[in-house]
Amino acid sequence: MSIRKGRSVTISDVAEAAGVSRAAVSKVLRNAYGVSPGMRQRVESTIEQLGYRPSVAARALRGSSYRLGLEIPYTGARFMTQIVEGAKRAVAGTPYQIILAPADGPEYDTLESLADGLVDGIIAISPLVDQGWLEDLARRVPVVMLGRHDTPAGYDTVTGDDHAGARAVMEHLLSLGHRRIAHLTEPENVTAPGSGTPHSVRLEVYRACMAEAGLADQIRVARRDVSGGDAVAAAAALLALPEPPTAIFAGHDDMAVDALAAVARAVAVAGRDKTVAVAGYDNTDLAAHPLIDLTSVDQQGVEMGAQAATMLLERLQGRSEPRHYVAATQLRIRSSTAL
Amino acid sequence: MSIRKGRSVTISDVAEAAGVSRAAVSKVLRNAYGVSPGMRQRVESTIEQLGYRPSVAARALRGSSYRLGLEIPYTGARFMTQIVEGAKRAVAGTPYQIILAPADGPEYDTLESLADGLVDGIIAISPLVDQGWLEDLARRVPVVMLGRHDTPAGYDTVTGDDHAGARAVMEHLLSLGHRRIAHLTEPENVTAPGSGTPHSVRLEVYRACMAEAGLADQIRVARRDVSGGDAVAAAAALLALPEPPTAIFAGHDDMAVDALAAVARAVAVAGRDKTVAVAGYDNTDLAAHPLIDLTSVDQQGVEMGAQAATMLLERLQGRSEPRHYVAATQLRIRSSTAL
DNA sequence: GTGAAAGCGCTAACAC
DNA sequence: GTGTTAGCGCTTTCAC
Repeated sequence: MSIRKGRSVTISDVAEAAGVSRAAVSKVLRNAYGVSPGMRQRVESTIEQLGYRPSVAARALRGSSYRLGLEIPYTGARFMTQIVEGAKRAVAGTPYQIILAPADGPEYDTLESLADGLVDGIIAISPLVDQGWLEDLARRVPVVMLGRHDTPAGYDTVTGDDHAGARAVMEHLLSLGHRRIAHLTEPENVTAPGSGTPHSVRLEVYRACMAEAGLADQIRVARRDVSGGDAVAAAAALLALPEPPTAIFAGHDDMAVDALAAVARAVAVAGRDKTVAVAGYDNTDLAAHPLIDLTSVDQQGVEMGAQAATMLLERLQGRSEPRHYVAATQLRIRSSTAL
Repeated sequence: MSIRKGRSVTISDVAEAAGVSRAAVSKVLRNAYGVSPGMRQRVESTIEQLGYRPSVAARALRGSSYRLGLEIPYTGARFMTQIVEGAKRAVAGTPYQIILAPADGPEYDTLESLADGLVDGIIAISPLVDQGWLEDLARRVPVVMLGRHDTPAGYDTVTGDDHAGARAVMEHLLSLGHRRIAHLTEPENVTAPGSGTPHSVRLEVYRACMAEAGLADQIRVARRDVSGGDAVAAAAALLALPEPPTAIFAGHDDMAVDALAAVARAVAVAGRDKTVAVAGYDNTDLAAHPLIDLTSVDQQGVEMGAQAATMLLERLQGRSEPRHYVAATQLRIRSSTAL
């Protein structure tokens, strides 16, 4: 299965053409110390002339690939756009590039395959992997985890303030007079109590707020299908309850948008009034759309992505003490929760 | 499954532990010819035991990285989700993996950086790069281009049938009695006549259909901001014309959704009836949402992504004659164009 | 069927 | 300041 890639120009070609050693070219490439301006000049113009581009594979084998891997569990999740945007912004102007690795199955596999020498560092959104396993991984390659409320020693974390964000949603809904408030969330494997995933925290806060408000008996939790499908059916099931909720707090905007779909369908079919409030999380682009107009929690996804990339760059510079960044949240109230 | 601390285990470690040569391990790894069952067995269990994972960089340097690069111009575009999904599906079960490279600026850079030995092949969505340049690139590494209506010799192409798709939209709108039909499209650099980009074709078809219907004087083309922002302002400008269009044909669903936003805002502000029909292209998930319910052209994005990946795999198997795949389109009529 | 050995393109010590 | 050299981990003839 060997592919003949057209032979490209190597560092030796450049060295020969410029009449210097390969090491000299390498130094120019990396802005390393010990190159005279004259030689730098000569080498650079030779590089330009020959159209030389360093082989990432060869560099990676010896030093760094100048690639940062960003693992994304689900390509379609709108929140990812913010993260990617932030990460791209943070590496702009550095020699590093972001590559995205869509998780095609168990996230362990994706992360390992990233760690197989392809990238210099990893940003990942993997609530499902074990902390110990991650600490091991982090010994091999710098790691920044997004959305994990653990406090590991070996890697950095970037999270939103899920406690505050979820509480803001609940207080908003309660202050509106809602009592039958349901929570629409991810499958159970992502919300195990104490697991420290964002969705487990949001769920816990939901439960706590309901209990505090004396509404423990009104707690209703619906979950989207494990298969990664949409949450419309789960939301529809809520609406079909004998005493349907008057408000749905969805774990993120994508599910909230699905909930709005379920509500709209119920309205169309049953002719019921659109009395169900819906709130989401992440404040994705779509939330501001006038036809959606979704109340949502802004947790500064772009900033989170940028922080994650910046922290990874810091680790590549040598930092080894862990850092844990928590992004502030702000509730954006829109008409989806209007009275 | 276990990751060892510190320096990772290499092929030599495996060879030593299994009491064979490195070459033997390599052969087992690649299912190459000339390994006895006994030895294979022994090597495999050693690999398992040591948690050995081959270095992608080292493999890439000598042979293949088993990574396919998918360049995506804009992470937020909803159509991309379909492409990625299809590509992932096509490589499932092969030793290859998809990595995504978000274009952070000029697409030339992104493509070159992919070609720098990182991946064995490239799938790209880059209407803006020159065909000659691509042919050069394709000499170095197998390339499949999405959404280019050129017929190059050096690389494969996968497109939708933009002629048929755009015509279906226009015929639909015309049959509904619309005469003031506007087209909302990308900035001019993406729609240059004859450039063969999907959006240039859709625009040409729009113009042709209008002319054929005797509506040449009603042609109105609005473009979204070059900076990559949304198309709401462009759509709003259309609606603010003295004689606003009664229908907007948007170049893709993202812009159509923006158009719906502009319409909704106009309705809210001016109290006008919602009389503007909107049609999109790509039939993204959101189009089916009851609150959006957007008429759109299904061009089988998932299938396109899968085809592209499959064709790339074929090239990696040795095919060198170019293939050009055109996906059939189907108009999905929804209430956004209801009378 | 199996192993020794020569690189792939680059970086990093260490000479000069 | 510049060049020489020894690998990084792997694949791949080519002997045995």
